[in-house]
Amino acid sequence: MIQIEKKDKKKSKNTNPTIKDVARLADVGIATVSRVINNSGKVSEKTREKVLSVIEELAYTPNIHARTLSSKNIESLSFVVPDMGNEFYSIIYSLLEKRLSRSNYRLIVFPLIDQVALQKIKQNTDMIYQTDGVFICSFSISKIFQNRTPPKKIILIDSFDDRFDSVYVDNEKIGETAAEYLLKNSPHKTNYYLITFKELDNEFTSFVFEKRDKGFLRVMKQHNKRVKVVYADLMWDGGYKAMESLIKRKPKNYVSIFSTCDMLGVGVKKYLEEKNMIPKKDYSLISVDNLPISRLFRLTTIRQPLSEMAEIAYRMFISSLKGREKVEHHKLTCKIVERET
Amino acid sequence: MIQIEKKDKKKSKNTNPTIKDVARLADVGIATVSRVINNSGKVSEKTREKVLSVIEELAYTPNIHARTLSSKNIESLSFVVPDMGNEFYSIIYSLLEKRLSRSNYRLIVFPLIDQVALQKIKQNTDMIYQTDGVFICSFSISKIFQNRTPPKKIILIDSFDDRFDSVYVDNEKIGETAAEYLLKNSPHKTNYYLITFKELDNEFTSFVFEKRDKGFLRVMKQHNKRVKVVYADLMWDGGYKAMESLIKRKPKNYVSIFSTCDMLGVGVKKYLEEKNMIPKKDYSLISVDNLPISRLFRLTTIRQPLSEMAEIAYRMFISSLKGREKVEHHKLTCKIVERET
DNA sequence: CTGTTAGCGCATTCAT
DNA sequence: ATGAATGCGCTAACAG
Repeated sequence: MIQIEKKDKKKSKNTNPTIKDVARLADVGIATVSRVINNSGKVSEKTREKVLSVIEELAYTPNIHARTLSSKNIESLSFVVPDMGNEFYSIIYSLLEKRLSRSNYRLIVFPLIDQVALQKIKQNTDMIYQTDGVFICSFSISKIFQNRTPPKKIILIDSFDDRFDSVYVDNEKIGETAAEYLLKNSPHKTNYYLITFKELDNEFTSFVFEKRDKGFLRVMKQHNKRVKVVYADLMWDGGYKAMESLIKRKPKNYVSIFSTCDMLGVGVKKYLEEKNMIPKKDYSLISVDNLPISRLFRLTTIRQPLSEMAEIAYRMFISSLKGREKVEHHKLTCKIVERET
Repeated sequence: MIQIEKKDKKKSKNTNPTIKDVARLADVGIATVSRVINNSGKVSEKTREKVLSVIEELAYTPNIHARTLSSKNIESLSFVVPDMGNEFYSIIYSLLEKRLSRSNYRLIVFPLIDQVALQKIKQNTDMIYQTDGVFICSFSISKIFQNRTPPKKIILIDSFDDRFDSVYVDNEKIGETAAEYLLKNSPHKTNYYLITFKELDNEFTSFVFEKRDKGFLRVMKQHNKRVKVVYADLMWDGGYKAMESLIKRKPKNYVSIFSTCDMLGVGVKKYLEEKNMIPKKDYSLISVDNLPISRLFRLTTIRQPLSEMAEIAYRMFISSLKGREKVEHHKLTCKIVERET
């Protein structure tokens, strides 16, 4: 009875073949199979082939969990990111992934799009705690791991924290640069606009936009310029709608606009073009990012060095693997890419 | 001596705390700790608190691999995709992820950007074989898993194969629809252009573009219209450059263009606008996808029902979990979203 | 309620 | 060159 029950259980479970099954059918020990799989140790050509053929026949695939449990060799990394739909992040991701793939690491994406996603990470049972390292994009890290001890290797991309490796840009400086650019290119009678994005003040806040705003407004204030601030949705038509609410027809004054990212800048320029306004004659516009699309639009923009950021993040991870203890911080400078606007 | 060595080993390994450590410090059995972690079984409030405090103190996080090994409960899914940088895919991803997150599944992204990535998957040791199911976007599946038996649950998104659940659109039909739209809106003297993307004929080929081309060209041929075909890069300025090579200044004839995706369509329209050509007066343009950006550009486009696709993919996965055996195929219809062009 | 124990699938000595 | 045995960290009976 007991035996039958056991058998039934096994059958019904429809379990995958294991190393044992392979060993049995190949008439060898499991150690030998293991050697074949890992190309380690000495195995005679004959047995190797026999084992391989059984593996093929059974469509056997080694259980990765058993494997890492046994060897402590995980080789996976986490990539925590606000929104993969944003080209900014998907580009960084691709760059990092390409770099890592050669080193046999898996980059697992953890998109923190909502509270549910955040809650998952906060449960210490989450997969993120089992990876060899975590790249965090844009987020203020303390919010994510709060009082909980975070995973071992943490590398911050596009944000800063004393305690962890980081590569980032000076967002306040970006705001200042934008202000100076506009000031330089604007006549006396100019309407200044800041089109930006307001993050909800919650655990997700990255302060990236806030800092750009701050730097920009500070310089403008120093020059006694009044700025009208409009908060837009972070979508392709966000900038368009913002401008729509601001300008109904071509105004008398010159218009100077700082849109805090390309995604907004595209819409802004589109709207102004529709109002027959000519860049540098009727308006100036500067945005931030230098995403591929900004080239198509001939947007003047402040370049975020994405490939450098990815490269440095990668290097910090590798050097940390090799035993580096001291925390590294890389503050990258951003230059203006001047185009049509 | 031996003991010392062992200790050293342990220390130097800097291993994470295990359930045993927690149990020892909390002065309970490991089963109790397990119960606390999983909120299962009965544990007295006193011991629960004690255990939790030790967990906190040790910053203990359960080893997910041991866990799944022991419980056979993996709860992760794969998402195989050509390029997360393409909004088309990142949107599907987000939709799917949002849907799944409520069911406690992790969606792991496997971007097949190059041969290296493909090789990884072909090694049967890859993580992808350990997930509960695989969503595959756009790829011709036989190329990926070739003769190897693929993982259990496979769900095809935006591609079709007899053997697996699939949700897709009829891309030849899309081409036909585009042709009919242009034919309807074009005067007798019209230059027809097809701006499309040529996939390398390798294991990655999805045939999506090829099919759209085919459907389009067939109908055009039926109507005895000659079409000039241009292959563009799949980038934001791809369509722009293609048009640049085609038209130097505003031509005498009416121009009708089918660009096989929005990413190309945006550039096409941008170029025509710069040449002062007026939509529906000087040219017609239809593309495919209906990505968010196509709205900003008032592109007439053939809508791909992304949310439906994600939803159906999700449902197919769930029903398959619940024991459905029969393969399902969902062919979705695509309607024209007529805007400015 | 709680502790003990038997695997989960595999890598890895250690014998042979 | 190869097989048997041990343990990785955990869950799930089982026995108190």
